[in-house]
Order: sequence, then C-alpha cells, then structure tokens
Amino acid sequence: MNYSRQRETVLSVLKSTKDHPSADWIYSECKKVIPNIGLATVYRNLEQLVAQGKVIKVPVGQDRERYDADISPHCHGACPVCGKVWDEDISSPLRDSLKTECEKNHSDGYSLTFFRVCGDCKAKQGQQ
Amino acid sequence: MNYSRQRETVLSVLKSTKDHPSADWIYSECKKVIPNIGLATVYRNLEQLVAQGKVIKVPVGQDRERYDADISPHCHGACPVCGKVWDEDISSPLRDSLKTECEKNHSDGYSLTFFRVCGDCKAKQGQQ
DNA sequence: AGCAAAAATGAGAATAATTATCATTTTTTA
DNA sequence: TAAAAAATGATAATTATTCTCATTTTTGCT
Repeated sequence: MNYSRQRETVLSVLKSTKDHPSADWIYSECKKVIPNIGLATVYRNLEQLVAQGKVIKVPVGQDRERYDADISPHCHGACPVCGKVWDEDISSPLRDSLKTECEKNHSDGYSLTFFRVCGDCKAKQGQQ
Repeated sequence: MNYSRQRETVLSVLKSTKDHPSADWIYSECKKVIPNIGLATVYRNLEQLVAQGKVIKVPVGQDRERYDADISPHCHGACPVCGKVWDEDISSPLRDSLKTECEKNHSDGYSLTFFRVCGDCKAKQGQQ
C-alpha cells in the first residue's frame, strides 16, 4: 500500500473526533483540507483502514456505517432515536469477563453496544 | 394494530429459523406461504414487530439488516468473511455483568457480537 | 348480516448509502 | 528518470430500504 495524502487525511479527521461519524461527515471534513477529494476515495480509504486494523466499524443497526479511530477494546452507547453514538464506560468485572470470553472463543474482537435514549432526545420527548 | 396474515407469516417464518436472516430471505420464505406477498409488506411488518418488541434487529455491520425472533437476552457471533450470524453462549459471570451494567446505566438493551471467521470460511481459506 | 372507519396490502417508484468503472495522476522502485 | 503499481476523482451502477397510492382486508358498531 502506497502513501496517499487522502488516506492520511481520512485517518486524521477520524482521529480528531469522538463522535463515531459516518462516511459522509468524514467526507465533508476532508473537503476542508483537500477541497477536490472524492467521496469514493473516502469510502475506499475507510475500507482499507479497517482492513489494516487502524479503524473499526461500529455496528449500531442504522442506515449508515459509523467509524471509530479508537481501536482499543471499548464499548458504545447508541441512541435509538437520533442515532448518536458515544463511548460507554463499563465496570471492570465486565471488562475482564469480555476479555476472557474473547480469548476463550478465539474471536478477533467484539462489539458491545448499549441502547438508550440520549439526554437530548429525552428532553425533546418531554416537551411534546 | 389489526390482524394480518402477512404479519403472522413474517413472524412465524422468523421463528422457524435460528439463522438471523435478512429481509429478503424472510420475503422469499413468506412467498412459499403467500405467493403474492409484497416485499414492502415484509419490511413494514418487520419494522412493526421490532417496534412491538416481538423481534429484534441484530446489528453486525453488514450491508443487510439481520432479524431475530429470539428476544431473550443473548449474544451473537458473526463471521466477517461470509456474514453468517449465530447464537453464542457466554459464561455466566459475563451474563451477570451484562445484566448488572444494563440496569446500572438504564439501557433499554444491548447488543454483544463476537467477530470470528467461521469454520466453513476457515476451511475454504485453507484450501487456497 | 351490513356498513363505515381504520389499518394493511401489493406494485412499483423513489431514495440514499455504498461500490464499481475507468481514464488520469501520484507514488514507488530500480 | 522511466516503468510499474497504486491511488484518485468523477460519475455510473448497484442495492437495500422506504415511500406513495389505489385497492383490499379487518374491525367495531347497529
């Protein structure tokens, strides 16, 4: 794999946020750095970064894929109303059990997401 | 919500398998029972069954949504090569920690998926 | 049973995320 | 510095899912 400024930009944009963004958000951020970057290039590079293990996909069951440059084992929360995704802290017994389980069943990794209506959406629901 | 044979068929088709199928598989199975059923009807009913809590979506980060009529708390394994999804047994400490965590953070539920190349795909990789 | 309102349907059009194509440009290596 | 390999941008193609709407089915009521 050769060097490309586009790929480096995709990665640095993703590293700059904790928002678990979708490809189109990453695309629009990359355009601020490389105005003529193509959407397909962003998708291509995200795919390659995932294949390289430098980025993970966060499956939250929505229309768009979410990406994360934090590849350390960690868990997510997701709001089923607005689709927001955040990092979720878990207890250390749970963290340990997950690690043990993962080693036991020889998995390459895991994805743990808790579903919960976020504060913003709860507030909006309360208004109506 | 009114009764519909189509919705009942969608649910019974989904209950008949442990394969965590996608909408198009469910559609083709439903056609064996109701030959003129429409694809949109299957999607509509899946969505309603999810809203009712009779069915869950299984987010595994692939192109198609997967559905599951087993709504008890349980975990999944997924093959990143062929996309197969299966139920994965976990240790009881892990199960307990998950339950505790979920109650602690007031989540509506969680999704835990382990990623691992399945036996079939491993065998195929070995051949080449 | 008969009838009106509400809900559901099937067909197909529309939407939208992602992937593929391909001629051109950039990077690497020798 | 020239050739080979990889990457790019533009855009077409693909495909899963949602929307529209005229018709049919279900339901609650008399």
